[in-house]
Amino acid sequence: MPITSTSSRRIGAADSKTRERLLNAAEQLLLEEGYAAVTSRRVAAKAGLKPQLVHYYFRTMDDLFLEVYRRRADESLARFERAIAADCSLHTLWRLNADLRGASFSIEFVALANHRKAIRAEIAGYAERFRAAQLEAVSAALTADGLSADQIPPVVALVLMTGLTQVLALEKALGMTAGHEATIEYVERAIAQLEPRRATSER
Amino acid sequence: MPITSTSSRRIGAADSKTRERLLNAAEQLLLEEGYAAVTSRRVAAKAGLKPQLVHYYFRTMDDLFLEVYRRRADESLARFERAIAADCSLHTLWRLNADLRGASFSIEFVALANHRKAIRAEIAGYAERFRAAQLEAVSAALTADGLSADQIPPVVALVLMTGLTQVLALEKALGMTAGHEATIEYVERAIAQLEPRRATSER
DNA sequence: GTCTATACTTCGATAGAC
DNA sequence: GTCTATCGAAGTATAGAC
Repeated sequence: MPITSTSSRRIGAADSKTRERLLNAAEQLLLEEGYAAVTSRRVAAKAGLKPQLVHYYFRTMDDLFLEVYRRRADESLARFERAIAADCSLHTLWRLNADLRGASFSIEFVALANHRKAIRAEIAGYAERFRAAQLEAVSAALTADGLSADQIPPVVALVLMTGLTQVLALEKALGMTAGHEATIEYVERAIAQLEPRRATSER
Repeated sequence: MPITSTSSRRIGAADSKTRERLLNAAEQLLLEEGYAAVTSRRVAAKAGLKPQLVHYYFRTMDDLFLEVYRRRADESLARFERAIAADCSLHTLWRLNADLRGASFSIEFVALANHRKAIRAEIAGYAERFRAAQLEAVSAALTADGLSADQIPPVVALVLMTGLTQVLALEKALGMTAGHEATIEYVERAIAQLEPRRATSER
């Protein structure tokens, strides 16, 4: 369902192997060099294909960006649901959030979203679904840990945790790590105190 | 002091009025449309000047970006020092951090820094100076409020606050505000409890 | 269904004119 | 000291050949 079908140009099949190669190349380029480096020519070069193929499989560059984003978002949402279904605890939530993979991915997309309407809508939509799913998990975990919502509202705990993991990722990308160790230890100790049933060893 | 002076091309005076117009246009463009929109041609058009003037006053586009960044960073560092000198408290720190002006500015520059070495170094440098200055202020404020560093280490409080204000700004830029009100109220209430000497009314 | 030839726009940067 | 004429490279996108 194309939003604007002003043109009747033909588009390649969604299950094409070539298309997937282009998506992979675009994602890699995005992570390595930022969204400004994701151009039709460079994506094609990375995939070992001709530049025009990008526009055969994706009507516009924004379409390409959206597909790259959706793949990752769907996957990480699924991973979250799986992990929480297996063990709904603050510890699991923290572990999932503190995972820095995909942090620079987010940075790039938020920056992109800042000035491309179609992309902003897509990201905001996913972010809201993600927040809702996480809020449910935090609420359940806090209740299980014997904390009433009066002491710390679940949504507050969630926003704080989200902010923390975000700033850690962002600063690490900049090469800044002052205070990170201390903060991570502090949070993990706090969680371990609330949930003594498991050690917080991995990171 | 040019880092690479491979060329002997002449550069315009630093106090030129034209140069300032270009800087203003670049900053405006950056905020409105993101760093990818900051091209020599568009900057010049916004300033009502010829595109070549950008390269007369700035050797490369990165030089232009750096100047735009420095102006803002210097100003906000100075504003911080002034405010803290007048009143060194958690309340003042929170008020300064929660100010969302300049949030999208930061987003763009972090994204830029993610893949331009010269810019990353500059931003990381400022960020570290800023963190050091803030850490000093948090330590002093916590001590004044009668909190020992064992209860919550100043650096932990600082990183948490930085993360929180960052996520609030980022999500607001995306048009997402779920949980923001509740979290802001929670933090302001906590600070007011620690520092009853003043109300936390403004935002 | 898959890919290529090609149009046309915009980019950063420099050498040289005033 | 200030600005302009101009270059070569890179950008998105489309129409049409296989």
